[in-house]
Amino acid sequence: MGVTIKDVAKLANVSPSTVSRVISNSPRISEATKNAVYAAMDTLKYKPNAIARNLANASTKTLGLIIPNREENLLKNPFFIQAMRGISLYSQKKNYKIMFSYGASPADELNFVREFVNSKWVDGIILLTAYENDQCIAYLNQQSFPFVVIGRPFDIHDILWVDNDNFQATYNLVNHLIQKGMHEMAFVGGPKRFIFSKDRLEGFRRAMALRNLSIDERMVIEMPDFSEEYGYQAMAAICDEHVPQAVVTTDDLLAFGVMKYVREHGLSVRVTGFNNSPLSEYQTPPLTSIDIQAEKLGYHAAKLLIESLEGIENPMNHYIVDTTLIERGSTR
Amino acid sequence: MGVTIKDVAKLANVSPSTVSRVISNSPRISEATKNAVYAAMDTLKYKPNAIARNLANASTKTLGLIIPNREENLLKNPFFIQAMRGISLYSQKKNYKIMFSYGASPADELNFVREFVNSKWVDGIILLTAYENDQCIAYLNQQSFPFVVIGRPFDIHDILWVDNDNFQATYNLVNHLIQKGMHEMAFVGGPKRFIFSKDRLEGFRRAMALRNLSIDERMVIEMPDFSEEYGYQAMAAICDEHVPQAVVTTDDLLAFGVMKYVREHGLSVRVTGFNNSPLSEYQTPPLTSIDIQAEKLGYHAAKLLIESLEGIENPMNHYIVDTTLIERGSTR
DNA sequence: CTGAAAGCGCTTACAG
DNA sequence: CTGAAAGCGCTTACAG
Repeated sequence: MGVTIKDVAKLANVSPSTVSRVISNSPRISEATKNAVYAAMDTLKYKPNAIARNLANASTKTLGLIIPNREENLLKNPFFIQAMRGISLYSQKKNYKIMFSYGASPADELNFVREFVNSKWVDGIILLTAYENDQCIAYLNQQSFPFVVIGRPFDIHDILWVDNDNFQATYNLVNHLIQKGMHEMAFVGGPKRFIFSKDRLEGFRRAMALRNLSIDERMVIEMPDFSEEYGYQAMAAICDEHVPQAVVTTDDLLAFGVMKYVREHGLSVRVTGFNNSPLSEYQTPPLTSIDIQAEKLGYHAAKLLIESLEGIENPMNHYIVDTTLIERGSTR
Repeated sequence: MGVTIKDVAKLANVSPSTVSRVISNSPRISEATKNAVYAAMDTLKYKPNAIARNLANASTKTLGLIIPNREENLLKNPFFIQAMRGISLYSQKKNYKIMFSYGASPADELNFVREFVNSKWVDGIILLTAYENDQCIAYLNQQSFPFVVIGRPFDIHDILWVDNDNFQATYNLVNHLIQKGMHEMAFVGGPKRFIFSKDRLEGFRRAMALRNLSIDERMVIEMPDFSEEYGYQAMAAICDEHVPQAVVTTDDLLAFGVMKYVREHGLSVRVTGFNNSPLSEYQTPPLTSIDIQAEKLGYHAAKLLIESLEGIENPMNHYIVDTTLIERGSTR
């Protein structure tokens, strides 16, 4: 049905090998035959069969993407879609394709990774999250399969990753709040299984410590997931203890819950979020948040991985993307 | 490097053909040899090479997904990510993979479609949007390449599609508003290049007409894109004329702009949106919106396409997904 | 029920 | 600079 390299060869009066070389732009082909082949390809409307090339090359120029499927967060947090766009932008530029799977659970994610690797479907894999004791990372390492992680993994030995400096971002934010006169601060964090959770908490602690501000440990709360509900609960627990001047959260959804509590109880507490989700500017008052530039994270993840696949030397096995503090509604 | 069907054959003392038949679960293989082959596969940890299968089968069990890349909307409107999840859920169930490309423009989208088709990378294509005079649809039709469209296309002759009943959804909404005592209503719609824009406007017109309510044509506004800014502008134009009792919009972002105008001018106007984006419940007051169940749209799109690829007879070449009116903040 | 052989559409040492 | 041949790892009529 389709026209193949043979048809082109026949029409151009050359061998299939030559056509193949023209396609891959081999240098040692005369202009004359090149043009003859191009002409033949044109008249026959020849399109290379990617699958056959994949097999012969033992490479698919395709990356596999594992998207963790956490209901709520996926929709309200633009992180994933932004990261995907960044990944896609760089990949398309380099003529790589993207294949994705949604993992319903970490176990599921591991299965998809396995399948990607075993079936030879992809040349490399991009993980959108790094867990503590990450099974996917362990597996990929063990198989020495090329991959990159968005989010600094626990053991960074010899693996590719991109991330923000979560420690620094929180550290700077807290300093900024201190400058504004806050000194009694609470902290509402996310699940410990994410490394960025630890980093953000550490940034909070360090900034407080350096200014000699004491932290009431009962006002440092780590919730098992990112949701408004948990934010609300955390704030209730905190205020049970004492109403702080400010609450630093590690996710906008948590912040929304905290703010809800604040509004409902007519308190005056400064709240900050993380991720700068589109929702944050619609809060009352609009929420101050940290923009992590997810698209850049994705872009550089793809870049790191593809460069490594193409054998481009890279002195760095990681890339740090800047964060920006987006201040809003600071009318106090 | 990898272990192939030949290695398994040797170990199991059968021919490669037999191993292949075991893999594809051919019925005419004795239990004995089946087990021998399975055992061999186990000890060798054999995994079929998907690429080689693809070539031999002339099928990849992969679907191509074209994601229109409209900045703003992609992030604030959960439609795409929800639809993708639905598509992914069904595909994974049927062991199909998904490959995606972001199109920066309709021209770009057409290029990706072309590439998907020509390179033989995918067995079928899912389009996430239908334009008027859609180039992608025209091309796919002309190539008789299998595809499905989310959003009823202009010419539905013989093509697969899923959609909501946009006419009905708006019709019912307007009726509902009429019941609540509204009779002076304005309409703020989106770009005419989308078919659903027309359907929604038509629903509005029909409902008004059936109740014998007149429409002031100066209060029916169609904007060139979905954004708050445009919503705001539209409402300014409308109120220049006359302040209506209610404004029906065809997208939450438009509604946000309308509401902003309403708030800023201290008006009392009822506003409704479309898509039930996560943002809508955070508006002041919370926005009434129509939930289009994007995940279901995606799920059924994948279902329709895969069933057709697998030759499963389907009496319907389309599927209509219900909408739900989500009423919020109707404290008036 | 099973095997030998040809084929899917490319690529690439090897030889000239 | 170009061609003949073998190979990538499967599948599948054909024959038995």
